[in-house]
Amino acid sequence: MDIGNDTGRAADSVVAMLEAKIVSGELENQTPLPAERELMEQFGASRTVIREAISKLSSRGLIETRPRFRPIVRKPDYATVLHACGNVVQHLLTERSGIKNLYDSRVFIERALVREAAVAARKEDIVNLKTALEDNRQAIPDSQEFYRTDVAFHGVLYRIPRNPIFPTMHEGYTSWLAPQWDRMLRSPERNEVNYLAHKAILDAILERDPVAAEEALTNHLKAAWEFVRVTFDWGDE
Amino acid sequence: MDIGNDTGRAADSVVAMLEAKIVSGELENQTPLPAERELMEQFGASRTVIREAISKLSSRGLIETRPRFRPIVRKPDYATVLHACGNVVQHLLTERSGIKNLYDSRVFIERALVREAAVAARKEDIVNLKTALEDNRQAIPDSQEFYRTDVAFHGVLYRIPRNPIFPTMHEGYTSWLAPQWDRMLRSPERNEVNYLAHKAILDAILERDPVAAEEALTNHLKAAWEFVRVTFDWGDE
DNA sequence: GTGAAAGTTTGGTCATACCAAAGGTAACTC
DNA sequence: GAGTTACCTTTGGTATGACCAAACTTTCAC
Repeated sequence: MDIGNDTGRAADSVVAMLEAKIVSGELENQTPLPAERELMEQFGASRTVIREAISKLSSRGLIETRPRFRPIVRKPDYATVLHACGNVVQHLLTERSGIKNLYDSRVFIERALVREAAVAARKEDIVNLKTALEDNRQAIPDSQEFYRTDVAFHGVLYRIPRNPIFPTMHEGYTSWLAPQWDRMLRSPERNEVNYLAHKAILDAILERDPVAAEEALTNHLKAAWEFVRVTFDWGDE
Repeated sequence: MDIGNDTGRAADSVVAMLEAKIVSGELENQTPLPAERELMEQFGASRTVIREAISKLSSRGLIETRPRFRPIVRKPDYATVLHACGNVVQHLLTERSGIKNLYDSRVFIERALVREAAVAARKEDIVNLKTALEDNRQAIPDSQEFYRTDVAFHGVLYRIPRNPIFPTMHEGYTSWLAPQWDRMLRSPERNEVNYLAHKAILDAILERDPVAAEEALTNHLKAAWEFVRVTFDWGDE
């Protein structure tokens, strides 16, 4: 098991081999990687190379590293993609335009989602939506809890297409789009407003009216953006 | 300029500092990074640490590294996010379900895009679509060229919302969803079919008929998928 | 001025060493 | 004997210093 070509990056070979062992399951998921000194023997490479490989795997989300602990193998999944993006996305969000773009894309996606829901939601989806809405209603007095149920309600919409990519996107939106807004700018009054918005969306879905659903969703998210914008005294959009 | 805390990762401090210098522009975009031995002096760290930092920055897409050359500074943009995702996404595409999910999400997005186009396309968008379609028509005999114009036509749709996130997604779809399918499975006959599908989409947009546009787009992409599926003799979807 | 040759810089890799924290073990307390 | 504590070993984080080959510069010949 030696390292074939040498175009100036032995670490990449190690990365590739470890990558293969991870996806193949030879290195079991959630299991700590062998010690560095053992890997260097295994691959016939210096510790320098091994460490670089580990660093790269970490950046790619294939292993989880804590400061002084053994890296933990993590088989790549959709959340891994999110994790990999996160590092970079944060830079784009330092400018207002970046936040706006991300938020707009969310509105765009969710508009399509509620439209989809209105025409294609199954019985179970409807049940989930109703449950989520009820949880939402009951949480109105508790802003902390309301935030959670708010996210959960939208989350149901993302699960309707039964494509794991959408819940992943949802997770991205909620984790990147300044959760601090939502958590901090809440009050029972605003919670009530948002609950009613959710109810309007669900009502339109129950009516199987995609146009109304999309409109209700759009109003909901636009209003939320407007509230944030005004509160933080940002200029025009 | 020493390294403050020490929770077991001096490299991260260096990463953070370099990161700051990159986003602030102190390290100009498209400019080579200082030599490693210079950086170690600048940050008072060993070469080990400097190299690890460079590796991390590379993984995050903030610098571009070629085997034996100085890393080139690259201010993070939307393409950088794509780049960061790409490494991981590829793992999800080894399974058929991953490909299917990605393709379905593309269909979902484009459905929403053509709908948007039908109701909100501006004059310039229409012009761009017409031009792209005409290019597409003229390229029918040349499959290589047809592929290019095909991608370009869809690309116009992604630019209509004027949100850079969408063109980025488009780039992701075209680069991840097996370009080899599109490039290899083409023939003037199929090109003709696809051209007509594009024309149907544009016609619906010109009619300002979102329902018809969405339907035309859906048929187009579903047919393309079906063709690939049958050609590669995959089982049911 | 142009291209080749010689010299210098610099990235990639290795070997070695040290430290401090994590992990494990044996002794020790109650 | 369960729970501590003291101690020893392993192992990740970092620093040095060295060497090579490829990239970069300068020199020099024509």
